Amino acid sequence: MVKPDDKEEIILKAAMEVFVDKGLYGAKMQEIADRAGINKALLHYYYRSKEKLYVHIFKFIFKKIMREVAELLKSDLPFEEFLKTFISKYIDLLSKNYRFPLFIMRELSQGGKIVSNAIKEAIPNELNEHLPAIKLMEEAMDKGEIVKMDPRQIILTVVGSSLFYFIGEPILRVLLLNEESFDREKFLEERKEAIFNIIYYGLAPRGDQQ
Amino acid sequence: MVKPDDKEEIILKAAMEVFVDKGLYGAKMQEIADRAGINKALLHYYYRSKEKLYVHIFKFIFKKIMREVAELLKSDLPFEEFLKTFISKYIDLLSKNYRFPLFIMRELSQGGKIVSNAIKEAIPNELNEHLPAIKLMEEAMDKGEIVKMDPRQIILTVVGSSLFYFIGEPILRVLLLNEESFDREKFLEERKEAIFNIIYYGLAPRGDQQ
DNA sequence: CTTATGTTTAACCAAACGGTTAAACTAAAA
DNA sequence: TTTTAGTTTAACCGTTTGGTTAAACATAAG
Repeated sequence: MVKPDDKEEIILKAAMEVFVDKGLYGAKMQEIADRAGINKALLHYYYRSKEKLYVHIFKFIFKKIMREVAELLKSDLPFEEFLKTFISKYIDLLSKNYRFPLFIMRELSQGGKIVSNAIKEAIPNELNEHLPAIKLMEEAMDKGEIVKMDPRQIILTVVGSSLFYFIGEPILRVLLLNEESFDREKFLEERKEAIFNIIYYGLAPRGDQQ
Repeated sequence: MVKPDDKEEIILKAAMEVFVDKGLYGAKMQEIADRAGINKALLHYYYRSKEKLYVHIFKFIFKKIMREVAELLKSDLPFEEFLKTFISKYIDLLSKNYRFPLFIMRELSQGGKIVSNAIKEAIPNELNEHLPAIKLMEEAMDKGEIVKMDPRQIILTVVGSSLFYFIGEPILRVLLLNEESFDREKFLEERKEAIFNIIYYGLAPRGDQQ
């Protein structure tokens, strides 16, 4: 009956920070409790075990990202406009949640047994059955707007190009972007434009091939 | 004076497998010892602490990858050929060491404090001073072979497109490549061709812009 | 053979960890 | 006021973990 603050949400936020930062094994219940400003036992009152708390947070993050990506894929625009807006919004989405991709991939790289059903739950049916983006691409190919190609190759190129900056940022800052006055936001805007230009015109029909 | 097998190498191999799989915190010294077929104390005889062993292996992997990438960047070929061979050899390299990228990025995402000097050591000077690939691109731009663009944008697109398959493989298998008879090698060969085509022709000069 | 040095092991230790317990506290309901 | 149920805590527990120790073993040098 007592609910001074919404402790549950405070715990969730603290746990998310720690888990995203350090993964399941690196995260310590004590650190989560400290960051939430509560006692360790209260953690077990709300979420019975570390694993349950972790799965809870993984589901939350994974579903959130999947839901937002699925939203980006719903589009009535012609292919050129769709591609441009998708890249832009996808990079914005990643920029806001730049730690999530690596968190998800770290878990999946370990086999993802703990969260396997979380994954199946979170993938919206539309995404599974027939990606709307794939249909758009096939139409553009039929119309001769873009060259014929396995749509999955296009998706991998778009997503990989957009995602890589955020996954590799720490090392890129040393290797490529090592200026003192590096302007992240400006660079990301340039990045959007570059990805669109390279990929869209890279898909344009050419004389020597279909 | 006794060296029945090269235990040191056996240990290194076992430790690498466990660390790459589970990260610093997920890896247990006992598991490494078991996998190497030795006692746990012997681990501390060779590598005094878990952290030292981990740093050792991180350096080894990071240097190996950096050295091989730097090798791929040394080229006298014209830009078109260079791009084609780089993509092909880079994907081959990743395919052989498909667990390394995520291992490196997991560490870096945690701040990489433990390995920060390892990183500085491992980055060859050539890579730091003036990437040979950047020079090649600037020449191709001057010759009008490709459109004028920040070379870093091209690098991010090439590397991101090539790398993404290996980082995202577990989730891609569910989302995109969920056929029973998925032929990984064949797909990767198609991937090489697609990346080259999209990027090279995406960089081709166009009527409406420089 | 003896010594010296490198190699290998079982047994042990302190600290950290995830998790439990039982009791105290709070405030709305009866 | 008493009851009831949710909330919060300090103290505790068993296990796991990284790391140590001391002794046994192997082999080349003196």
